[in-house]
Amino acid sequence: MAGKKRGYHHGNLRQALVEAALALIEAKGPTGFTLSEAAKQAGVTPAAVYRHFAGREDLIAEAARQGYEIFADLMEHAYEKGQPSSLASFEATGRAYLAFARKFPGHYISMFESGISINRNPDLAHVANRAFGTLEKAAETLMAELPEDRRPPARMVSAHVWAMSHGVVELFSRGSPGTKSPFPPEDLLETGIGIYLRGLGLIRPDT
Amino acid sequence: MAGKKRGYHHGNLRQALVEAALALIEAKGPTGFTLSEAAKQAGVTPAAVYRHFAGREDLIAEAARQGYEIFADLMEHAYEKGQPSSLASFEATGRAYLAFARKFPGHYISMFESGISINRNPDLAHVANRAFGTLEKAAETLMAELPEDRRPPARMVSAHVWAMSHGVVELFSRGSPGTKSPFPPEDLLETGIGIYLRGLGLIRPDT
DNA sequence: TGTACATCAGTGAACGCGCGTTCACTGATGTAC
DNA sequence: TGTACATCAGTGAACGCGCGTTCACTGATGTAC
Repeated sequence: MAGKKRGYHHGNLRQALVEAALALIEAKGPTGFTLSEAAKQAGVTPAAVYRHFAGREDLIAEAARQGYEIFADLMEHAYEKGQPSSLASFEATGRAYLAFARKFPGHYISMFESGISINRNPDLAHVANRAFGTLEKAAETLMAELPEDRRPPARMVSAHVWAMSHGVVELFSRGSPGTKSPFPPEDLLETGIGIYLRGLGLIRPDT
Repeated sequence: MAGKKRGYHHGNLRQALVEAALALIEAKGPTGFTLSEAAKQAGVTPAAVYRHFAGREDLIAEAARQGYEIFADLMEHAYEKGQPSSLASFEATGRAYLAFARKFPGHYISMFESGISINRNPDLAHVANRAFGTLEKAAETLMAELPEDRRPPARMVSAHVWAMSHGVVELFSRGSPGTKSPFPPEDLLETGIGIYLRGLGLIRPDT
C-alpha cells in the first residue's frame, strides 16, 4: 500500500508534484514556475516528473484541473445552500467565487492566468464546464424571478457577474498595479453585485 | 539630426525597442517576451539594449509607462467629450477603457499583466495615477447627481466599474479559458454598466 | 574648409545559469510458483 | 515460507538551448579651433 513510506520510491509523487507546482505558481506566478524546481521541492530528480506527466504544461494542466474540481464543488455547494431562494443562491455563488480565489490562489492562477486552454484535454474541459454551468444555472433560476419582458439572457448576467468577480480578484484581491485596494475585496464584490441586482429589479430600489 | 539614417547608429533605437517589446508581449505574453528577441527584432545586438535601458524589466516598465500615457489621454478625452452630462462622461470612459484594451493589447498587458509595479519609478507612478484619477473623477461627478443619502463612495463606484471592465477584457476580450465569448465584449460591458447604473438609480428603472 | 579629438552608440565574444527533456541505468516492490 | 523474476519508479549524467548581462572594443558623429 502506498502511503508514508519514504525511500527510493516516493509513494505519492504525482500529487506531491502538483502541490509543489501550486505553491510555486502561487509564489512566483505561472512565469516563475519551473518543472525542475517543483521536482526539487518534492525531493526528486527532474527526470522523475516524466514518470507521471508528459511535461511541464501537463503538470500545470493537472493543477488547473484539480482547481476546477474544487471550484465546481464549492459553487454547487453554495448554490444548494442558498436554495430555495434563488437570490440567496446567486449571491452565495458570488461569495464562493471570491472565497475560492483567496483560499486557493495557486489553483486560481493555474486556471485563469497560466494560459492553458480548458480544451487541452477532455477531463479538464469537462470539469471546467461543470463549474461554469453552475454559474449559469444560478443566473438562470434567478432570471426566472423576473417578468419575461424584463429578463436579460442568463448567460449575459452570469458573464457580467463573472467579469466583476474576476476583476475584483485580479485588481484588488492580489496587488496587481499599486497594491492599494481602497476597500476590502469582499465588500467591493458584495456591494457591486448588490447594485447590479438592484439594477435588474431583483432588490427593491430603496434601502 | 536623428531620423531615418540606418547604419552603425540606429537613430531611434530606444523607441524601436519599446515597439518591438510591445509586439512581442502582445504575441507571446509577458512570459514569452525576451530582451534578446526584442533586440533582434530592432536589428541590433542584445548588448545594445543596455545603452538605453537598465535591463529587461526596465524595458517593460517603459512600455507600460507609454501605455498609461495613452490610456490617461484617452480617458480624459472621453470624459471631456461626454461633458456636460456626467452620465455621458462616465459611460464614455467605460467605452474608452475597453477600446484601449482592444487597440493597444501590448500596452494593456504590460500595464496589468506583466507584474511590474506602478511604484517602480516616479514617472510611471505619476502617469498611472493620472489615469486612475480620471476614472475616479468621472465617478465623482456622476455621484453628485445622486441625493446624498443614496450616494455610495465615488472610489467604490469607480472600483466596481474598473473591475467589471478589466474582467470583461481578461475573460471575454482575449480568449482566456475556452475562448468562447457568449457575447461581444463591447455589448457585455455596455449592458453590464447599464444595469449597474440603473441599480444606482441613475437610469430610470423602466425601458 | 580642414583637422584633431571627445563623445557616443553600437559590436561581438564570452560568461554562467537554469531550463526542459532524453537516456541507459538501478534499486525497490509485488507476484507466481 | 522462500526464491525467481517482471514491473515499476526512481537516479544521475548529459544534451542543446536561449537567456540576461558584462566587457573591451570600434565605428560614426559632433564640436573646437
